[in-house]
Amino acid sequence: MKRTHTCGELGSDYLGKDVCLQGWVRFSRDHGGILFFDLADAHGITQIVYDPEDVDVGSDRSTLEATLDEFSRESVVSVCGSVRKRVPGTEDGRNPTGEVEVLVQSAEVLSRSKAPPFEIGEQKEHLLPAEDTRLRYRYLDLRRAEMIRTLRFRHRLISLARQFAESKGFLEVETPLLTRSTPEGARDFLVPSRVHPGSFYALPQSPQLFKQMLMVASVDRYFQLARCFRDEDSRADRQPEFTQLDMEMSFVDQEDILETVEGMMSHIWKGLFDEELQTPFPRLRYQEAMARYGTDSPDLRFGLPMVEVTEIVREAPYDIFQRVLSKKGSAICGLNVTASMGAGDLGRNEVDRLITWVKKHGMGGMTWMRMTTEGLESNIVKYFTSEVQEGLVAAMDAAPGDLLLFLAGPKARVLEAGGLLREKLAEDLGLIEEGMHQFLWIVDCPMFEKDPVSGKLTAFHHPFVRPVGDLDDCSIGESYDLCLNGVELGSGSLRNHDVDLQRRILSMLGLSDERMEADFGFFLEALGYGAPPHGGIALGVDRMVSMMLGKESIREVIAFPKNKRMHSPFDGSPTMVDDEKLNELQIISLAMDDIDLDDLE
RNA sequence: GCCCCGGUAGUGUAGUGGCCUAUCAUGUGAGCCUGUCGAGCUUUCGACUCGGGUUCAAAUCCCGGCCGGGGCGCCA
Repeated sequence: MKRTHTCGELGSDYLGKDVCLQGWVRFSRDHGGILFFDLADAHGITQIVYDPEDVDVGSDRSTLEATLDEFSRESVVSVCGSVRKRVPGTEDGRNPTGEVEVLVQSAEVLSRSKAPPFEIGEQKEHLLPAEDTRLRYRYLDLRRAEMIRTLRFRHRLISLARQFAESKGFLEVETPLLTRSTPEGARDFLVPSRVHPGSFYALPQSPQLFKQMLMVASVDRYFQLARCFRDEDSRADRQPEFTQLDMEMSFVDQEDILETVEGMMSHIWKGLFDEELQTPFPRLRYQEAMARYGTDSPDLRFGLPMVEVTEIVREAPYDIFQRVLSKKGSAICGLNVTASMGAGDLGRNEVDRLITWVKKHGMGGMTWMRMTTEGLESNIVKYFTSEVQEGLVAAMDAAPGDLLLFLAGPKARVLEAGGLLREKLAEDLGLIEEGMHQFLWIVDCPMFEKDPVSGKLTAFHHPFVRPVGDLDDCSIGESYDLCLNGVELGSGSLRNHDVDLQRRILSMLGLSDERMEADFGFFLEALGYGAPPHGGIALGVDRMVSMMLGKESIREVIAFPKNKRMHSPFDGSPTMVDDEKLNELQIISLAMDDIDLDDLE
């Protein structure tokens, strides 16, 4: 018998119908005579009942009972019978199919299951098995409704993105996975070439150069759900292979690209949450983000910006500030925890705890004052003239009941610690509204970063970003990062379509002409054959999905992720391979036990 | 490469030097039970990550390895 319905679709409309369901035996309840089974598939759970007094199976009764006796947990079974209303008072309101049950008339075991290593019901998060157990038996873990829901959510996000791209005339183009290894960037995953012994392909860290060449090729709107590979250590939000929603457009300016991305996000939000996103998203210049929030991806679901007050307090005879300010590059920044945020709940003990906390984050301590109707109060306000106090109150917009916190030290350290303190306060005071999503563009990022030790310039984003204005006195690129709730979802930029400008940038990054030719010759050559002005962006799909679903790690939204050590508990990869395979590739592994390095000379 | 946290039946846990022949729950096998729904009841099975050390005595303390997680570095 073929199945006629899924386990999620039967309801009162189907009363009296003969149906056949197939799925997994989730739970069974044997009352001695009457038997209940929860039959589950990816669509839901339907109660199957065997009632010896009600069922009309004639002489097949003992056969049917023998079959039902084989219905062990997670076995795959087929049952046919009629849909009937449950006995009044026994309906299950939590289950969409809870009004009805299927009175079984015939049954078959399609596939037996061993006792599963963990339970597959909808347990609470803290009752889940350890993650490596879940990953080893991922096919069982994925049977859980929560995981099916996640897979479906991700699928819908991707199809909405495709739908939107299609409607805007984007062409989905696949770019190679076997590509050229280039310098800079992350460590490559290398793939040895059998035909060219000693040569290697690299798996793409992103399709950056290919999509730019598609622009040269006149494909003026490209997108791809691109698998990317980076051989760097994992984090909760980083996997060695991940998926980017990659886009590139020609004949556009920055505004066009941001608008397109905002449109796509709105389409996705509408489709998944039935929620209108407010566009355009707020924008913040990189420098301003660093100055006010101490990070390049601030969480704007709450306020609490930092205010630099260095100049206001410079002359105040407060010993701690004076000591800090005597050193060059120092700064004093304040945070105003307002009364409405709950400053009143931060008593002396809580403030002391915060001081201990900031000390762990590189600060010598923290100065604080309270604003009252009488003005500022603290055991140290006596060191500040009324003029300075007024300056602080004005700069920090302090009102009675507010608590002012000050960090002093080397500017970069103050901003970093202040940014972390800001996030800690938001969490402690519950400033983040549940379910809120706050997008933000960070624009005008620097072109270059200087290594503090070697003094060497490196590209802030990548070497293909177009500078704003003239390169020589320009430190800013025409680039943008999309942030959601304080997490970077992706970044993009306008690119250099002028080959000479591109060469100058590569050379500023320390590439000799020879090196440039060797590593990027093919790319520079392409730019020389009529490259249109173009730009684009790449968004992290795994991060987007995990943030939208409030997951702790992107592993939760990837069907078969690697663990922290880049090992796959499911298939056991990576593995050693036979010598035969290595020989064919003319590779000798130094990790092999029987290799004597001296023999290799 | 570094720092932090963890590892006890299949699964989730309790146990911080002797009361451990290791707790509880769930699961597994067996049995009972005619309206349950992560059914209930009885019963069975089943574990201290590995190697050293300290101690009269180690699941418990110390060192190292392995494994897992979080982070720093790294991730243009």
